[in-house]
Amino acid sequence: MKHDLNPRQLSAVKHITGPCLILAGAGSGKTRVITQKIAYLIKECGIEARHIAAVTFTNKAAREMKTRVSSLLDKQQAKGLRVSTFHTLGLDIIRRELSTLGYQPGFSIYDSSDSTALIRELMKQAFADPGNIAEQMLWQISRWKSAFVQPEQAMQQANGNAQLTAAAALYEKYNHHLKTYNAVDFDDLIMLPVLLFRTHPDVLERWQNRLRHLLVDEYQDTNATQYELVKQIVGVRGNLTVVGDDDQSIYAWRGAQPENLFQLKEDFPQLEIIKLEQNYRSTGRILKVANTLISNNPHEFAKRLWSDLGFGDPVRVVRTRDEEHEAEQVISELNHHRFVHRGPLCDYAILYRGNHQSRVFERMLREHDIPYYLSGGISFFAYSEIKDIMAYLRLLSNPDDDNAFLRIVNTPRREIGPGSVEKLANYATERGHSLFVAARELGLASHLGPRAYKQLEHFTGWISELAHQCENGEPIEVVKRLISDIDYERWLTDSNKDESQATRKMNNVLELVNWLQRMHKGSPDAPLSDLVAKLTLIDTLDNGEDEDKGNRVQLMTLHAAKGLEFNNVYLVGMEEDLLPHRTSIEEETVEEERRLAYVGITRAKKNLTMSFAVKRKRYGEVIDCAHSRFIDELPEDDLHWAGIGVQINREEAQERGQTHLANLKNMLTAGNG
DNA sequence: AGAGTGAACCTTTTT
DNA sequence: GGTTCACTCT
Repeated sequence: MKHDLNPRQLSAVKHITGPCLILAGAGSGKTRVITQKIAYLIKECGIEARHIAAVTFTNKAAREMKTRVSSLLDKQQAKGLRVSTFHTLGLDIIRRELSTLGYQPGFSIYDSSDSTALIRELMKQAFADPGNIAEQMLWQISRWKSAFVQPEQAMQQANGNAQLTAAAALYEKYNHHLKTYNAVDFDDLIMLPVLLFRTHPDVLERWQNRLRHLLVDEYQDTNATQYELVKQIVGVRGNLTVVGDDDQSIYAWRGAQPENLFQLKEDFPQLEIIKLEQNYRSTGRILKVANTLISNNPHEFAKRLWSDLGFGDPVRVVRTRDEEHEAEQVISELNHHRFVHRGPLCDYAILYRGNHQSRVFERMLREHDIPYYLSGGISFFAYSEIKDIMAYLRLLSNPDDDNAFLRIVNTPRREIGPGSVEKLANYATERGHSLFVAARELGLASHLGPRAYKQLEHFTGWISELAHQCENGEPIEVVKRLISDIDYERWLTDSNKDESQATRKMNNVLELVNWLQRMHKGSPDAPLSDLVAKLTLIDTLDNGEDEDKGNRVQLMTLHAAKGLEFNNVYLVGMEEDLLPHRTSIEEETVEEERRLAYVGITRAKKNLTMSFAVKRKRYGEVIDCAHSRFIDELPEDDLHWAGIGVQINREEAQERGQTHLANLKNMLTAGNG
């Protein structure tokens, strides 16, 4: 078998029975190991592809892995192979075991904005003003779900704490409502299968038999519930391959437990541990800088990355006046570099901590006519026009989805105002029916004005008709008819002042239809609800085939950059309160921020530039900034300072910031007294 | 019912 | 600085 594997990688590939932990440093070829191992299992060990599952965290990673595996196998061999995200795996389990779980076909998946809307609704009933607490509540519930804590346990754990008790009560209520809406949220996609497997050993056995070899990528990102699912599926057979790097754990904030890496030792005593320490990506200098930084964090296993790609150039550190100047410097540096080296634009990446930081760079790039590609930011599915259409599609396959109903019952306007909707809701709760079902009942007529009743009747009749049409095939035709029936294009032009805005929105809608069409071609027998469910799990609609995507500067957050590599990396906004983010400093989770910086540094193959600003606008006010403590942790000899002024140390700048703060405080106390 | 105006909040990172 | 939410006026 043809391979370009070093001895350690090879032993990881050939370890096929029993549990195996691969500690893979940045750039050590972990994806290569996983893909080669899948190919090895199929080609050399004669294991059927349908018994193998590889699980990743992002769609992007899954996509990438799929293409790389399929280049190693022919179509027949790869048939039935599962490469998916955790959430898609969970979705498939739920879909196959629907009746055991007590859900109806066509169930809805709620994304976080749907869930927030539901929470807000539920809180309105109990409290007066939900404000922005709804999101915090949802966050807490999500933490519980990812720690596999059920509502009753949450209530116990709250132990009288008012805030937590309220959240736990809400958790219970929220779950209950999701169930009656025939809906699940993101966390349920993992949690429900675990619950199911606990209570139904026969079902679990079926799945264990189906998924005999499990490979998990980015294992340090798993939460407790996901680990539970892994353990259940692997069972006594124990054919588990796990790849991870504790230094790249950057998702603890949403419940990931990097300890899961070390927990494996306890849970699987026969665990084979293989370390991959040769880096095939970066220059020696970049690795040295990265290693030095991360050595400030405590480590369970010592790991030393090395590379034989030459020592390379120093890391540049650029000091700038403000965020505007920073963008200017970075772009002109980039331009200059490109002029000298003549590389493609996609070799350049600008990485930052928070999405909002992209703004200045976007503007500057546009001014210089440099094409860029922004990944992340607002998801396609957050657009109101997409949410509208998705709500229609959800209601079409799941009449119990009250949230979808509420969103679109009067969008576009049907003269069914809040008053009528509230009366309908009261009636529905009384009868224990969903809004849609209640709206179809004759008894409702006496509770509502004749006009509103007639409109509702018309609306539900029309939806039912479309749903019926959907069942006898051609879901795409139904979607198209739906959009033209509601004359959505007209609604967009009426409700948007700006003509171009309206056409842009309509184009988004058409894009959505295109996607549905493509998915429908891929699996012609899947009902519309399946297509909608899959769509909900996709973050963005940009397909890999975008024409000039290959030649644009890449802009993304550090989180989004994980797993990628670029010849030239600009790590911008290297400032206290920004790269160790302020809340992380307050919550004493700076170690995770350090790993974030580490991830950023190790994305670079040849060239790394860090930049920071001395002043920066925040909430419209200019504030002093100190450069990141992480810069001080780097080996001085490998840094090349540039930019304005002489080099000043961090303490000095910080002192300035503190006197500023003290002045403010004085002003406040003076004002009070 | 819907549009238009102010106030308050905010910015971590995502399936 | 920008967005979202609630209130008020037409």
